[in-house]
Amino acid sequence: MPRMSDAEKQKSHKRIIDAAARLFRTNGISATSVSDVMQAAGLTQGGFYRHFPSKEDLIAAAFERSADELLSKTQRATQSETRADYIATYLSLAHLKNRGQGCPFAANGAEVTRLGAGVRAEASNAIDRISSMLNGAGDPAADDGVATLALLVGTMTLARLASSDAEASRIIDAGRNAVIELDQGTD
Amino acid sequence: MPRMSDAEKQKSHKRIIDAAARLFRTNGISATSVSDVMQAAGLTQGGFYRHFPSKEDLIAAAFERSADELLSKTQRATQSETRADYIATYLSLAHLKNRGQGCPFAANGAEVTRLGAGVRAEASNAIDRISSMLNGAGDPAADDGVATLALLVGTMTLARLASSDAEASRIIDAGRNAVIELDQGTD
DNA sequence: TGTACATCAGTGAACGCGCGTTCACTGATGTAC
DNA sequence: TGTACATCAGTGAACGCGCGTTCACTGATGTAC
Repeated sequence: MPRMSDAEKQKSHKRIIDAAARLFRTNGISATSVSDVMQAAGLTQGGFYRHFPSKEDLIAAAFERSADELLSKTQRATQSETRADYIATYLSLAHLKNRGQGCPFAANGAEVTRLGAGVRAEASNAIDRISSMLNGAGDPAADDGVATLALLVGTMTLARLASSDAEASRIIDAGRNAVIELDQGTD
Repeated sequence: MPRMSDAEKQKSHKRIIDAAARLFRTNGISATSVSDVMQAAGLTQGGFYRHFPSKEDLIAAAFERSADELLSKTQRATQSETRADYIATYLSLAHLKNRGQGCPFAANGAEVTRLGAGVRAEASNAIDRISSMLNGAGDPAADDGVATLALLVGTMTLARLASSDAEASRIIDAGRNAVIELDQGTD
């Protein structure tokens, strides 16, 4: 049956990254094997190395994909009318449960911290872009976008550690109130 | 040479937990093997199972130990005079670099999220105790202790992703300003 | 208090297993003429 | 446009390796008398 056309290869490549971006966030990076990813992409493990030189390179590509998703969600929230919706969507039980499509910082932040410079640079860049978008609701001179992002990421991390939905909701609510409070301070 | 006395066993037990608490935070939980921990404790891997039925049980014990450390640091910050010191210590490059003795939520939060109910319950409990200690600097009725903790944890996570000390410092500063802003709001 | 013996903390080798990666192979695709 | 051939995407088995855990063993410790 092989070999596939160039167009098919591109599709496979995308499927591998998409599967990795989802599985890494759902189950963690080191708990997800190359074989897991390839199976989810509908391929066999042996073919992986026609696409990436190593698992580390896949991690970088998958994190970039996840960060790009978050970035485009954040971009829509740059206008103050949609900002509240963005915060409500990030700080929700739906996001808490749907790790696979969720924030890569909350899902893999700590793990990425220990990886090579390539992945770290990717993450660092994403932080810059996202936090500048989140900068002060009505005050673009303020530099509290990173703090808002930090509050979001920390809140989701703690809420996911809660042992019940009720407790998680309480943490999420406290986070939302704090975001509002920060926004008011910079207006 | 074996067997050791009961007193010696207790010392070994403590050394194992201490080594695990440090290594898990430094290198991550799944990246740290039982063998790594036992070696750091000055023992051989075979003896591990005289102390814990499985690695998962060690994880719970080590997380509890780490959380207890954070707890006692936080306890000293319940008076408003020492609160600023506490925040400054948490949000510092020293903490950023010294993962091994640092905050277990920032180091292992996301990873613990995916573990069994035992470890999760430990974490959930620690969140409750620490955030009630952090509750409103001068206003114990406010319930923003969790939000403050979330801001600390998120800030440290993002700062550790930064690709330079300068960038990390900028994130840390933004976090500190936001904590101050939250404190003022609840006064 | 002394003696005989069971217990068990710690050792180090071994277990099965899944990991990341490599490899020989297949045959449709891409390309040179 | 058609033909001959090199390329290489994907397969599936295999590689060495380190993992969590088990095990037979040792001999000092704890205990029963």
